[in-house]
Amino acid sequence: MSNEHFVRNIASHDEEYSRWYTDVIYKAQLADWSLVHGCMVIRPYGFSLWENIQQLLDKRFKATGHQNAYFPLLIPESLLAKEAEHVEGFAPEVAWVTRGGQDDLEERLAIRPTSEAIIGETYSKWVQSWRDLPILINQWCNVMRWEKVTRFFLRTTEFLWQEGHTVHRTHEEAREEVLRMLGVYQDFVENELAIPVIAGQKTEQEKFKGALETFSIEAMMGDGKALQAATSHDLGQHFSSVFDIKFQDMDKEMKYAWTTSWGASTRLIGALIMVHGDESGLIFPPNVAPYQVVIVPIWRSDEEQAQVGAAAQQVQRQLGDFRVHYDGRDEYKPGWKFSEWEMRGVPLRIEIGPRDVAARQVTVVRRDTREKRQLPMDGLSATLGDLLREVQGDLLARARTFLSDNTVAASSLPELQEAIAARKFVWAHWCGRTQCELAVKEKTAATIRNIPFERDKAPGSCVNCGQPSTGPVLFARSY
RNA sequence: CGGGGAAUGGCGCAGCCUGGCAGCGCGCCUGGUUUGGGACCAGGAGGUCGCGAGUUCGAAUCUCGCUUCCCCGACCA
Repeated sequence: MSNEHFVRNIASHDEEYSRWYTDVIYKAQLADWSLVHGCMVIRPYGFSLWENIQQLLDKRFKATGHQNAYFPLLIPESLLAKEAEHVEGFAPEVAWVTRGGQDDLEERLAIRPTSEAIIGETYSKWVQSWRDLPILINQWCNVMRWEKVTRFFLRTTEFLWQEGHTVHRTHEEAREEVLRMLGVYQDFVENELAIPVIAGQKTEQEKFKGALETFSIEAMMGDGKALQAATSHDLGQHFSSVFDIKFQDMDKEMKYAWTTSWGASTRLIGALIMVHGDESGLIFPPNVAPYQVVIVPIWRSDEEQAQVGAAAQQVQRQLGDFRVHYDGRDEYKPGWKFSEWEMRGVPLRIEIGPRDVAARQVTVVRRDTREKRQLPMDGLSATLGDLLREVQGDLLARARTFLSDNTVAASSLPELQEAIAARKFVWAHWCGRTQCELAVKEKTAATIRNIPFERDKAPGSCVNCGQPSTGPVLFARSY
């Protein structure tokens, strides 16, 4: 019973991870490429993941006091160019609109690569008094970055995301917001996507262009590479001074406001695929799975088909609280359907056949463990709810084990090199200088993913130069 | 942007070296038998061989140019 037999046309997860990733996305009908380079079509099954992600994240944003709004796609060049470091960071990947209808435009319009500029300019009109603060706004939208090398969900020319943009009276309040939202992301990614992350601060080299400080949560993919799952930026007063967001404070003084931004993208779908998938295809955590349960009926005669169909309908009605798909296709045998839905990552499969109907039970199979059990039809909703929660928890636990099994410490450059070559996350001391960070990158292809909040505070010596370090940081190769 | 590979029906590929009727498997359509881990029989549809030049009586095949995709590295959510 080899896996090649069941999952045709998909490269091996363990031997050809990159191809596996591309193959499984096509085969599971998550996405497709379009005629424009790097522009991805997200198919219904894939978009359903995004809708679930949106819904769960949005709930958290609202619960922390944010409102949604929408800002324009096009940004005048002069506006984008106002913040020097910011525009320099994005310049190579901005797409421009130069014509409208028959006429050349007087000023080029950038298709937003991110919205700090257009939103900052807008906020300057809204803020006069400390009483106008804070502003807590999020937008769900598309952005465009002209990428040379593209991969499904991980790096596409156009992608979907949310970007929160807030304005505060004090730096303390802004910093609280930045860390609060990083915490929101961590909670969401761990508890809904079942992906463990490491939260920390980005180095000067890796931070968002134009930010005072950038924070991230980093996840480990199935091949040991890191993926930044979300970021949160303390923009200081850079953008407020550039875009003139100022207010009269309680002490009658005019002051520049403190702004933040934070975002997560469709890249999270790439993480879902890579973290949980296995040799047989996708595995989705129940909380975001497009279908949480698929029902496969089994019959021989027309009589059995009628019986089984009626029972399946009953079961489906009972499971109204879940995302349930009934696969009544007559042109495929059950075995085909089993393999297909496993490949497409549905967490639980219910088989209903004549034997089940007779015993007033169903056969339930977990995607992650393939464990098969018979459950009574009575009270199935509650039982399945428990089982889905169990699967959700087990996926997170499994990913945590994988993360810790593939995380090591290195005390010298050769050790670091060896560990990175073995596709590990590596704790190593760093003196804090960009030149050493870049030297390590050159020698190992690894970057500092972040300086984790939770780390040894024990002093040591920099893995590159030997100078004193205040604690180890996290090195890894990354997507 | 470097280095390598590829482009032939929806998908996976053979054919190319040595120019001569465009093929195979899967999928798809029709009919029938099947259905508890990827069923089978019969019949059928579907192609500007990535694009553009050139060589030739004749090009999927040879030559030149271009484009796109995939993999591995440098830059990014």
